Amino acid sequence: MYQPVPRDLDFPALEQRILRFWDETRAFDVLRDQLAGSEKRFSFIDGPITANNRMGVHHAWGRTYKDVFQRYKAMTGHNQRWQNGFDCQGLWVEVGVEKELGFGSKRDIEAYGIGEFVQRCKERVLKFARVQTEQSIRMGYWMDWSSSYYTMSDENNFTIWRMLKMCHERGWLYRGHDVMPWCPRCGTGISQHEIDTEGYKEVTHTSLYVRLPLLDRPNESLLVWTTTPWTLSANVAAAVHPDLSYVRAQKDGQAVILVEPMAAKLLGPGWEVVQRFRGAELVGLRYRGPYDEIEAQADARNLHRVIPWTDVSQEDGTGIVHIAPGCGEEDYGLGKEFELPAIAPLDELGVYGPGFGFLSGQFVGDVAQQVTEDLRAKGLLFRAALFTHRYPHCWRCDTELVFRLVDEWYVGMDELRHLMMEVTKQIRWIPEFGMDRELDWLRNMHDWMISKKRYWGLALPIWRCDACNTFDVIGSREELRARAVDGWQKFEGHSPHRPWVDQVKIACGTCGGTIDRIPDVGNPWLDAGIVAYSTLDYVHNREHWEKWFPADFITESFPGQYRNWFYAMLVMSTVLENRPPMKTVLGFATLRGEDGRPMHKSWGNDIEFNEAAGTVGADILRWVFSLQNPSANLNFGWNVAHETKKRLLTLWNSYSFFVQYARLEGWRTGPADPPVADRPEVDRWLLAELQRLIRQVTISLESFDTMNASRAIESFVEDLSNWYIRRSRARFWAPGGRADPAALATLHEALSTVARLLAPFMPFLAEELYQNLVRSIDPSAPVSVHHCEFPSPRPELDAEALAEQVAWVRQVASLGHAARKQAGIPVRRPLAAVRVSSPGSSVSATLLAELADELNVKAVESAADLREAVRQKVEPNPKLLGPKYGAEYPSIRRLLQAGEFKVGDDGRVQVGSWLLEPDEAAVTLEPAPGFAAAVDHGVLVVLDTRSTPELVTEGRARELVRVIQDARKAAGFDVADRIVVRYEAPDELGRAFQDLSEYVARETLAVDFARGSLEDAEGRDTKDVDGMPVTVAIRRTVAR
RNA sequence: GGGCCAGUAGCUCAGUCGGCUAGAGCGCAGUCCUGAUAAGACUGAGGUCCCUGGUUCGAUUCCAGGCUGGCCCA
Repeated sequence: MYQPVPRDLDFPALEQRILRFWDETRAFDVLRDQLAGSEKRFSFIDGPITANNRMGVHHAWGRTYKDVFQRYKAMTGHNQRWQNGFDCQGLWVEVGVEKELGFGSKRDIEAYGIGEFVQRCKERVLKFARVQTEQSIRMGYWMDWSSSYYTMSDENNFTIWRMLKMCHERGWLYRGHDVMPWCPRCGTGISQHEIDTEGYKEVTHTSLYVRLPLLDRPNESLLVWTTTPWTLSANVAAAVHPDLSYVRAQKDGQAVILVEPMAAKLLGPGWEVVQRFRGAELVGLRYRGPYDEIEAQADARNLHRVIPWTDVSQEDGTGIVHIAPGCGEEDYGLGKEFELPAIAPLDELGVYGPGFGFLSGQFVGDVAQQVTEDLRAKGLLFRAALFTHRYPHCWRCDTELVFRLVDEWYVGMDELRHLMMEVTKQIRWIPEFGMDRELDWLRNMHDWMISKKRYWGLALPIWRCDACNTFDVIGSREELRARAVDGWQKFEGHSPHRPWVDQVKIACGTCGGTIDRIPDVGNPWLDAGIVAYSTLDYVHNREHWEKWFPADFITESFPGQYRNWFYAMLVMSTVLENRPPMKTVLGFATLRGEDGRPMHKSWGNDIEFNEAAGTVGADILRWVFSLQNPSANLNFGWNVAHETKKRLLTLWNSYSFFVQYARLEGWRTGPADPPVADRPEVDRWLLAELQRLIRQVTISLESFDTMNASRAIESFVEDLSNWYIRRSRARFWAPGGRADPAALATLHEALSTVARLLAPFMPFLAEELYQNLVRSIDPSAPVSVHHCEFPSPRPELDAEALAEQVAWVRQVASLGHAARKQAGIPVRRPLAAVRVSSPGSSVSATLLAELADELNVKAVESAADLREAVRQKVEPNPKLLGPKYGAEYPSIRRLLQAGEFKVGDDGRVQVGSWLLEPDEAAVTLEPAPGFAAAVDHGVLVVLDTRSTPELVTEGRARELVRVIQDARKAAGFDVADRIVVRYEAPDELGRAFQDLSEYVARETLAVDFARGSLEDAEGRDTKDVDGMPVTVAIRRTVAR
């Protein structure tokens, strides 16, 4: 027997119930066992989630796709690995631990001990991996949580070693330099991303206008401007815009050069502009630098010259920019372009190194005033002025950042780029533009910087020899053991992380000297990029790897990933195998708050995963994500969740409707169900629509498209509820008789099929429906809906012609309602006839009866004869007429619109000198003004509004039924209660009620229906019928 | 400056391989129906389908240029 359905749909409660059920039945393990022997495989590789915090709602988006497709593939018999991944290594974890421990700098970490610190990082990762596992289980994500991979694993790290060694063997790995934002207090580089988010603050600096004397023009200087006086000692060049206008100004025999618009503002009285010229004319001029005397300038002091740079501005400064390639990003780029030396003044902690004269040994933040005085003493200072601007700061300790030249390690892209592009083209990208973006990134990608000066991460397997300036790359633990000359014992038994691996020394492959590993750790995208190899045991079990590689499918949020995870996967796989690591990539956009802004706690639009799952339920989240177009940003909030739930209520109500009547009837599905062929048209229609739905959902899921699949399901449920059930209500509820088993069987089939279709999307709701609709009466059915096969269409249930007919009936019904509305005639009042005209309308008598019932009319007739109410109209078919008549077509259309045509008996239309074939022009009718009629797309519906006494009587009886039913409900009677009814009404109404008393009694389950009053009434109501008062009193009979 | 994406109703978004009267949900106004009822249906208001040109008998759709916004790169 089907179990009663709770009236309200409480997802969180339902989900907790289902989670317990899955637990008790070990439902997931059963599924895995069921699939273990299958030859069909679906290989999904999880993009690792950063195990550094709780999951946000945005994580649930990607996890919904991951779970939907894994469940779908399970229901189609595909064996799977069910492996989740955690991303473990990297700066974010370090920062989390530093916050926990109250650290502010690398010095704190070193004092604490790298080994201890790394241990804390591991613990933090494991802690959040546990939290995220719990949260994922809560959202219904089925994974083998005991087999999750961790990117900090030995296997992962050593597989990267192997990959890097291959890069080295091909000569792609090299040491280079880069200038990067640096916090001198923390002693670490800060990424541009960290600066962009919250790094800029307004500060006031001493800015200097400095003369740079030209070597070949005595008494003439370039005038440069800088807001960072500390960089002047590293000056190498001066840049001008070749297309801007510059001037030479003179005073007291001294000349300066600067950009024209600034001359008036900067130069005081007495200065006279003596010459104008384009910046290009300055290019190549040599000058004396402000600190040429210091040792650090040895390589540069003879190279100072003017270079062209189109980014030079004339809005501030002097239009001549001082360039120090060792102290600025753009400067460094220019330095490379013009082959200028880079002078790097600062050490890790922002202190000047040797060779910088009086600056050596001083902290960068303390020198501005001394530099000013020094330049003044040298006669090079033109002016000093305070300058307020936005300047980057360390987001952790607020220290002003400097730019530092550092050694970094790179994978060269010259060769790899082209190989990767070929690999990229072999992958299916969803959305399709993903390939263009990836290719564009690859085209523009410069060499990949893989090093980071931190502690917790992949130990780059590079041992460098200072003596002969070479390096060795180690490809495995075994190789390291073989090459080790010292420290192996200290390392043995530890993971390949700092500080343990740092203690292993090897013999330089070139000079034989004992050398150390470089201290750098790896870029975390190396960790995530290798997983298509490391998790499939590429190194130790090639057969297993071959079985599951490449992945059939991966999915991740795309902003950023074209240059991060997708990119890293491509690099690794191209280096190792020159093959695509996956066949299909589904990228999806960004989750934002309901207001379209990024979710942010302080903006109040932030929703945590636990909060969302606890309030609206995980299935709602999953359905929202399933319905979303993945390439568009998703604005998520409570309103979206509630709207989505409201639509799902339609399904829940339909389900509850079915169970209510099946129980009332004691009905259950079984072999005795009427054959489909014997069921009414509306049943066959619904089942045909169901087959269409199955096809649509299958096609969509096969192409990794949840949006169209879930929309199709919503649309079917809409049809099921608003047409099938609405039209069939009487068959489920036959007062005094039996419900129609065909209707029950049809609705049961539809609902239980929808449950299986929904299973991948909303695993909880689907399970709930399945348990009650299927399992509760069939103990031999699979224990869980997720053990079932995905529905397959049954072609014998297709009924295309019927579908068209029902569509027509629904359209006419809609127009009929519109016409009634327009004429102001309520549906309760029966009418004699509806007259319909439309091309090609031929439907069965039963469907016409349906239509008559829906519109409450006695007959459906053809409108063609209704000359006075309609006019003829001809709709041209542009798809045929356009190509056929070309430029003449507009004239034809104009004549048709003007009504200048003649319809022949053969259906051909004469218009002007043209004769149109029947398929080229549809002859339809349209209503003349003043009739109760509606028209849409060539279908005309006219109501016959003439009344008769019989119709009036029937309408009144129906009104009375309504009044009694309302009273029943208000009194809280059960649907099956039999009742006694007494009514009081004017004679005119009373006659009508008496004439149709049998009908009224049947509809209201009245065993005793008469005029009069009722002493012991349980319910009573007075309403107007046709402007006359009616009072009804009701009471239940004793025998129920 | 380059690449990619988006611009359709008050809001959030579908759609259009070029054709007839461009849709949904929410919101607003109203009516109706109803033992699915704290639902449902219908009607209405609300659109220069971002702009300009081109191709075409016909462009919201294709092409070119532009504008605005977003992501990435420089």
